Amino acid sequence: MTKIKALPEPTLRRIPKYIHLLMQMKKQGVVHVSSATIADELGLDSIQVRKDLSLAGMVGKPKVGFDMTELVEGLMNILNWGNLKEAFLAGAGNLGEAILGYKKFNDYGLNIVAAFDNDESKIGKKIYGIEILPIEKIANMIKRMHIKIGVITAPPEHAQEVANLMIEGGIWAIWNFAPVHLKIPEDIILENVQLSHSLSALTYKLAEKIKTNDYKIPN
Amino acid sequence: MTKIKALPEPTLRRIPKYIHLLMQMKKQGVVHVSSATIADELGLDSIQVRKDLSLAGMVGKPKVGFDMTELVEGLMNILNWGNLKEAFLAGAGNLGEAILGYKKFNDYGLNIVAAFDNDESKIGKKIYGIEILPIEKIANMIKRMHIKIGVITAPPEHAQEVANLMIEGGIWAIWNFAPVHLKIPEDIILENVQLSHSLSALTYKLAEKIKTNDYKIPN
DNA sequence: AACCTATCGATATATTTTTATCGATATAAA
DNA sequence: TTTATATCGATAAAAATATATCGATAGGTT
Repeated sequence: MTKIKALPEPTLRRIPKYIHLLMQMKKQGVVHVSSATIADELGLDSIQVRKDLSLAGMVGKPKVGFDMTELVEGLMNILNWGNLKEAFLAGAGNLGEAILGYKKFNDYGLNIVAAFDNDESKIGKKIYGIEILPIEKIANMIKRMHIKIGVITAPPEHAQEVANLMIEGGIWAIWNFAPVHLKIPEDIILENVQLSHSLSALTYKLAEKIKTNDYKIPN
Repeated sequence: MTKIKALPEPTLRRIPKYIHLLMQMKKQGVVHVSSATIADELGLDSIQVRKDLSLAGMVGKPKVGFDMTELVEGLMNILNWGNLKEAFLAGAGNLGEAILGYKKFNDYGLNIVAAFDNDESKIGKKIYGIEILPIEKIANMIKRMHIKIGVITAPPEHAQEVANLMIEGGIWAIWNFAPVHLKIPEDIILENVQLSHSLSALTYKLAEKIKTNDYKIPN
């Protein structure tokens, strides 16, 4: 395998889009695909697609495009999908439950094997077959089970605390859904999902749009 | 008010972080804040913070920094928080329910007033006080009620269909949680929340890290 | 009052990311 | 076989974003 240097962040964020599209096309029996087709489908530029794929170490053939199977597998490989990693989730509220229920994450390498909460009434119960344990145990269990990924769906006021416990246990990566800025050591991987941030971008753009269209309010 | 041109996307995505931090500091009684402090707290560069704030039209004073109240209000204003917009949600599954339950979105200008689903058994029920209606009605109701924001939490195989209905009704902005690439007219605002993409970034980085640390697996 | 210093904000530079250009090549058609 | 063309991939240019530099100024200190 050719050595690939770390992918630029924007490229990294486009790769899952490619994979999704390609899996879909593959299911429909397509065996070759050109950068132009991918670009078209995703509303991107074909040059950019080619660049991304090239950065990812994929090679195509002139006049033919890329081999579908090779491409899907190559990209999935890069993202390390298919290499299932066990994870713990902390915070069995609404959002936590939604995530536990979303089995699709298995396809992306995430296998949540236990959930933790501080609410007595929840402990011992099972959600989608996953047992809820007292939060005090999380550090020890991370250590014992060599868990690498922690998912934080706790309320904001407890998120830092939970992160600290995970770090204490020796976690390697945190997928954080709490709307706070976690302070964690540099060498720990942190991915934030801040729904409110995404929503902000939307409301900002909507406000802009309303401003420019305001001379004529559509009725 | 000074005229502000459209903010760069990266700046736009940092503004909510500023707001969160600032609201927290304000609660603790802080009345002035410097770009350096903000940068420190969020792990950013003070120059970048100053640049962002300047783009947002905020002005500070040498030796003092920025007035906390002015700053928070100014930024919130830009994102149009506090100006509540009514929205419809389509897809009352796990994730939809989690979002309906997360009342905090009100703080960010989103007020979900009705949910829609195609599951007979759900229709007529209420989740967190929000009624679930048959999906067939969504286009008409968007039209009648002048709804501007649609939230899609439907399963991927129905997402495009749902988007089409929303567009038919005259929606202005779509907040999409379904893991598909929606094809919509250019003038409609689209914000995607692709949890799997965020997860991909995490697993990629984790794989990188494991690769580099592999010579000595920590035990 | 004169000086010192934290901090801003303007301008300049560097880096990253996107987009453009174009020669090379695999396949199909003439 | 020769020619035509779709498509790649390398290189170059442009645009966007982040970082650095530095003079100006508010407010405290001597």
